[in-house]
Parts: sequence; structure tokens; C-alpha cells
Amino acid sequence: MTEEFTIGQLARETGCKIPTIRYYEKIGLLLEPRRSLGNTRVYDSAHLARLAFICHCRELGFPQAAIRELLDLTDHPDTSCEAVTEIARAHLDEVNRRIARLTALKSEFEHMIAACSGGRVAQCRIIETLADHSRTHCLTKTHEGPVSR
Amino acid sequence: MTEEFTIGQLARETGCKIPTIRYYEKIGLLLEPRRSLGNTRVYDSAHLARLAFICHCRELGFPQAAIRELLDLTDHPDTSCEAVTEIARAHLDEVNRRIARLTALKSEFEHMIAACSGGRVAQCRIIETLADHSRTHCLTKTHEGPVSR
DNA sequence: TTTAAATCTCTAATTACTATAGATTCTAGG
DNA sequence: CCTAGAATCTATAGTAATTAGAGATTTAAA
Repeated sequence: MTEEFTIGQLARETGCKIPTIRYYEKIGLLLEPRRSLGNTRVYDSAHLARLAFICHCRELGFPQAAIRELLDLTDHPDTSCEAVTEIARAHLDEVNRRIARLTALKSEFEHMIAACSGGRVAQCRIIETLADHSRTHCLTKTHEGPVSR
Repeated sequence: MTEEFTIGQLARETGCKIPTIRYYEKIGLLLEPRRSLGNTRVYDSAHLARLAFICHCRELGFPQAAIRELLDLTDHPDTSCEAVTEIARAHLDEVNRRIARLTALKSEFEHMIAACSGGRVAQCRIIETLADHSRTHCLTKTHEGPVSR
């Protein structure tokens, strides 16, 4: 017995707004679900998992193109290995870069909080820390690499 | 001798598009730089660091409101400790959640890549993994918590 | 000095949602 | 069965955050 959900349940489960769910269907990120006799959308747990995935990728800041690529990957589990590993490896690199940057941010917040035991915040260095760390770690395509200067 | 930059240099250094830099100035995320005699913007390294920070926060998926709050924090290093720690702690929690989710994604990619030694990709489980992990880890305000059902 | 590259301002378009309006359908109580 | 309120439906408009384009001006290298 496959579990079934209304659009509202999907929205509550994932935190995604109802119009957004319909929007994802329209742009093809979500497969069209079957309809009830009265024409309401009826989803199953695969839809739910896929939507949760989309929502979390979005929260993690992945661009829609990347999300689409990831979904395509899982939609065609028998694509040739070379193609898949290449894409997967690229995303893995991106994920590692994000983790590195978030870790830098994390320790900076921890320093801030620790420094706060006195009455006032010491000189805050989040900006410099993140800006510097980023330039060291970041190899994203959106960064054409620091120019010589 | 403070280093100075044109808007184009800033763009190349940070990967941020030129119109976006001007847009950030317009909405107040970036301070208005001084102008040259010919009216072109002249930035210093503080601008550069701040812009790099904004860009990386954006890439990491932080909403603009959060970015603004972080910048405000650093703009007023003598805010009362309670206020700062509260905000910093909230962001730290968010950062930790992101790291947890990214780590889950990371290991799933690693599994995929490892499974790829044969000719075809094994059953791919990124969606389920991220969807499940997310629901376990995620406490974000955008998720009003899974409904009983 | 001149001419190609870079900036300037301003407006329009794009992307990714999000909200609204009016009609229809579902669902629990009488 | 019947009905009122909640939930859905479609379709269109609006918003937020960029991004692109047009035409004028400025800067910088040959």
C-alpha cells in the first residue's frame, strides 16, 4: 500500500509553500502526480522524497541547474559510469568547498561567542575570516580566479 | 597606503557581477565608495573584504536578511554581549545544520563514485539520503516540523 | 591623441518564487 | 442527503534579487 498525500500534506512535511510545489511541477522538477476524481493532485512517497530533496538543496544554496542535474542523475541510474562519476565528482568538490567555508564561519562564530564572556564583543573578524578563507578555498566556476593585479 | 580598486577589479576578485556590486550599494549592503574626478567608484580593501563576505554568504545560501544581520554585527562591535551572542549562536546553529546536511550529501556522493567502479551506477540513493537526513537534522524555522498525519 | 576598454546612469528583463482572485471540491456535522 | 468552511484548482499579477542592455562619458594604452 503506497502512501498518498495531498498537496497540503506535502507542503507541511517539507516546509515548501503550496504554490511553489505547483511551480516545481510546471518547470519539470517534480513529476506530475495523478489526479483524484475531483482533479486534486495525489502524491506518493517518491514525490515527497523528491520534493524534500529539492527543498533542502535549495536551502543549501544550490542553484536550480545543479538541483536539476542531481535529479537527472538519480532519474537515470544506468547512465554510463564516466558521465555520472564526472558529474558526481564535480558536485562532491563543490560540497567539500562549502563544508570548508562553513567550517571557517563556524569557528569564527565560536570565537565570537567565546570572546563574549566579558562585557563587550572584542574586535569582530567574521568578515575578514570568511573573505580570506573563501579566496583560499574557492575554485567555483563563478570565480574566474583572483586576477593577478 | 591603502589599496584602491575599480569596480571591475572588485568584480574579478570576488566573482560578483558589476551590476550586482552597484545593486548592493543601492540597497545599502555595501557602503558608497568615494568617487574619482571622473565619477568612477574607488574602493578600498575594506570594501573588497565586505563584498567577498557578501558573495560567499550568498553562495552558501544565506538569505539577504541574515547577511545583513551579520554585517550589522560586525559594524557595531560594541553592541551588548547578550544581543550579539544570541544572534551569533542562532547563526552558528544554522551553520552546524548546514554542515550536517552537506556531510550527508558528501558521503552519498562518495558512495556513488565508489559504486561506479563497475560499468554502471548502482542504485542511486541521493534523494532518499538527503531527504531523510534532512528531516532528521533540520530544525529550521521554515520547517514547521513534520505534521502528525 | 585617439580609440578601444571600462564606467556611468537608467530602465527593462530574468529567475525563482509568492500572493491573489474566483471557481470547484472535499469533509465533517446536522 | 445537505451544507458551510477548509482545501484545491487555474490563471494571472507581484516581489526580490539579480542581470542585461542602451547610450553617454571617462580612462588608459599605443
